[in-house]
Amino acid sequence: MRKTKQQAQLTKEAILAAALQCFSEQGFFNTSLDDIAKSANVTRGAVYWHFSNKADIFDALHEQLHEPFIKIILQDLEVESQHPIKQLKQLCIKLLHELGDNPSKISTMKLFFQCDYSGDLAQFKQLHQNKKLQSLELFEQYFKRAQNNRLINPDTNPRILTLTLHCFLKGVLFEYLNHSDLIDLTAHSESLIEQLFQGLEDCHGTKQSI
Amino acid sequence: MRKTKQQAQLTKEAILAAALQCFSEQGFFNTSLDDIAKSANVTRGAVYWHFSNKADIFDALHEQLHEPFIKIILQDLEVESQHPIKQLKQLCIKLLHELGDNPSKISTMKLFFQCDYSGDLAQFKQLHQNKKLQSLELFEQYFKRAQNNRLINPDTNPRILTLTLHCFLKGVLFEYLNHSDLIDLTAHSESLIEQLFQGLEDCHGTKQSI
DNA sequence: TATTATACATACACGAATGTATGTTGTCAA
DNA sequence: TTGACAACATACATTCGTGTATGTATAATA
Repeated sequence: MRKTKQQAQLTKEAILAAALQCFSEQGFFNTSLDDIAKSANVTRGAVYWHFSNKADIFDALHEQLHEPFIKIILQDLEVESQHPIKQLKQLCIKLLHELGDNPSKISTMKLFFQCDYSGDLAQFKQLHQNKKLQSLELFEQYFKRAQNNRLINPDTNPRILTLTLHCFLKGVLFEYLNHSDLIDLTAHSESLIEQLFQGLEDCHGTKQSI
Repeated sequence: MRKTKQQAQLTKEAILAAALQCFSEQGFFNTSLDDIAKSANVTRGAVYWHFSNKADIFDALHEQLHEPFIKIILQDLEVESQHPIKQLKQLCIKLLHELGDNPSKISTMKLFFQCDYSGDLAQFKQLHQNKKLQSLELFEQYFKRAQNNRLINPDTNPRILTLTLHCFLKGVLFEYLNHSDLIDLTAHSESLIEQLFQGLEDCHGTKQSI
């Protein structure tokens, strides 16, 4: 019955995968730990060994989605391109492509897009929001570098540019996640990003938001 | 103990109001019928007298939000303006204003915007979607009338115009509901609608969506 | 005015889910 | 090779919410 360390890691991952599937199909609050356990071919004992409760699994799924994103961005930021905006554009395309090629990541995103952080999940609302802000700050680095290189108007607030990019990506993903017939990420992500960056690169801080 | 008919109607409305508040604060799946009952200063007995279960209350809230909207549109459609597009514009402004002035309707919309129709709510996913489509068809009437009056390009698909309007309104409401600091419905709804209809009225079917 | 059905409050039975306590077996380290 | 502990499975207690059954006072009705 006792498994080796690698086997134990596999069951942990199996539990996470099963939880993701259950949450996606039945929603977080309508899946019991027994549902997850059975779906992973283990018992609740295994689940409680690897996680402290259902909310903990939820948080682990969020970390599993967020961590590689941060890693990719941090790694990309290590090289200082002469054209940070173009570098960022390429990064966005890369990220969207990776999403399109990864159905489980799609499911995870959908889960966090629509979930209502209440009850057991309330404790993670601020934490996950902070993680989002953390990644936004990383994106902002590109615009700051661009401003240092005199590539964009010095009066433009880098944070506004970052928010623009973020809202756009959110809108694209929202449409994609809810009406996947409308948008094909692998096919359209490049043109969508190109279209947006067209505006960002031309930005001279003249446009007013409401 | 026995109440008059009007009093009974009042308690029913009190239960609905209490349910809305509970759902908004704790989420649908994290509020018990006892929560609702206590919040309405009644017992679960009263709740079960007026509604068959929690999901039924949820559906009643949806109907309570949807029905007056439909009524307003149907009533507006009774007069056949010479300029159906302008008529529609005025209607949209009116609807947005009414939303902005009605906090409980705002809460209800937020509830249905973010909810994840799983578990007990799965039965209403299609029904509520159908209700939405029903209102879309009413909106479409305006564009059809405009086309009959040769006010817009005959090649333009009225349904596309309707979808454009719908997506725009959805986007505005989504931003408003989630970041009410960004948009003030009573202050901005007119200019927002004006801006959109600028494009719709000029529409000659030349613009291509992705 | 007597009766009946209404509009609830109260009480009860039941299942489902959770968390924990304990049992079991195999692995690894010494 | 042999304890000791890791990686679970099993069993148990407890809570919570639901649905329903029953009680009850009073408004409507005849």
